[in-house]
Amino acid sequence: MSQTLSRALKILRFVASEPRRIGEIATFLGVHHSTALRLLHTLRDQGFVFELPDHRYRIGATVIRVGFQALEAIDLRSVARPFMVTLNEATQETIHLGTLEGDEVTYIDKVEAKHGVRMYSRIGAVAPLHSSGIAKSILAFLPGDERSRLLDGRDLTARTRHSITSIDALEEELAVARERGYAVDAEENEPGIHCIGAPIFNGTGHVEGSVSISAPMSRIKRDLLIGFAPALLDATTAVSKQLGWEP
Amino acid sequence: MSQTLSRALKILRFVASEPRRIGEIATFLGVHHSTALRLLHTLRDQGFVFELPDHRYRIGATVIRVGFQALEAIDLRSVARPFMVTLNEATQETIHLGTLEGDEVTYIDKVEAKHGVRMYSRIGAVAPLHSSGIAKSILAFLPGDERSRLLDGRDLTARTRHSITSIDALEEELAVARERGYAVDAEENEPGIHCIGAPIFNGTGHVEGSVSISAPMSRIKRDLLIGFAPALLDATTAVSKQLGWEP
DNA sequence: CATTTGTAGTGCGTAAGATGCACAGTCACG
DNA sequence: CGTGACTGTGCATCTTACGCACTACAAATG
Repeated sequence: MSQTLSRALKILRFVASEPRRIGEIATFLGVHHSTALRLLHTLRDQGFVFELPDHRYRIGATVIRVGFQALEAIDLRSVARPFMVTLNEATQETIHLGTLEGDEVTYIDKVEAKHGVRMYSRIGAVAPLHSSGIAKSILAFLPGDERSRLLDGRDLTARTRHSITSIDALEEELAVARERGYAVDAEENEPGIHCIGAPIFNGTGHVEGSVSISAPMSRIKRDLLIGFAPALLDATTAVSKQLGWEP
Repeated sequence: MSQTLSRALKILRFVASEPRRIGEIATFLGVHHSTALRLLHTLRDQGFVFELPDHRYRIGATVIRVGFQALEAIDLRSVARPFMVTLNEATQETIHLGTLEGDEVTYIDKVEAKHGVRMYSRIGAVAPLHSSGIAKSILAFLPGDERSRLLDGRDLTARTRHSITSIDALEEELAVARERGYAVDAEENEPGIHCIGAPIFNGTGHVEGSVSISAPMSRIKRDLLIGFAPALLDATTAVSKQLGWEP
């Protein structure tokens, strides 16, 4: 492992949320300011950070570009996009696309609701495996051994008072999801927000990602949300077929 | 400058376009494969690259997340401001920044001309969609369906005797603007005032806003105004790149 | 099946490169 | 003007990143 590189990567994450000064970054890393300065200058010279006129540093254009480039290289995203837009128009709610990357489910696309209440989500962010509809719908359809490996020893944090916090209860919930063909997040991830998610399969029948419909309970009751399930399944089935899946 | 960090950043740019193997990356960097391996493992452990099952590496979720996080924190105004100031100094004319908000283009920043004649504009004011250079340069580069939706049924008020008042004529004008890369307002919005405007794009290639140069015809003839177009395009390209856009 | 090939991964010694220090330069403020 | 805060530079030193040699593994081949 490279200590120098680790430090630089920590800088990138630190300046992502807001521009930072050299001294602040040096303190954050626990290094001398001249060390922080050299790392920042290297990052700046390759466009990974941008130095503002007041000597604060923010994320640079290269990170943004590299991130977009990588997103565009994800085939699932371009295949799913039109179906997500259709689903968004049919429901007027926020549609997410997620994919399993390593041990985490990551949001890789989103079509926003037409209404004012915004979902707490961000492209690139990790969706909690045990409490979000988008992640549960992937988890439910993974091969059993892979799912067990992911869940083994995992701490199921209670994100809300509705969250599932035991492996046994989660496995039961996932079995129900498999029967239904989609997973439900009943305020398990975020208070006042519920969600349904369904899996996308590829040509080998392996789960490749999932699409979800999220809505505030204040606007969409559970019955109405569940009423969107056929449309959701139509969309995910259509995407799956594009990926070579056969029912 | 940090050589180790430089190498790692080059890796990120190299794997952005497509997943790569360790050997390929080592060759690209001109280092031993164990050096490339160590850098990749550090990048992987912080989520900056993701190792595929076949040992190829692609960009990881952390880059995407950091990029989007930063993009949300980036204020178009603050990114564009320095370039607008430069353009104002080069032209001595009024520079505007506009952005599409809902169905209207709004002025969100301005750098005033050095001369006495002031432009009729105010930050926060709506720029007429069909007659101002700043709005037309956004309209021209919107996706076709979005532009059609905006124009559908819209009453094209004649603000001056030069104003375009039919949808067909406007669509033709916008097609020309797309060919050129910038839009022209030839006294369509205000008598005696002309203007050129060019779009700003974000990392998805979507138009995010526009910058315009406005001047009184009494001071700047049309030829001279058009002569500023390369400088305008330089400015908008620079802003676009900051937002992750790639030509 | 055994062998070969290609590649990822490991541990070591050492020298190259990263580090902190001391100082200089710049800017803003009283 | 002096002072303090901060960015930036050059140097000696020491720590860490490097390439090497080897191992382990998977896939291809005969």
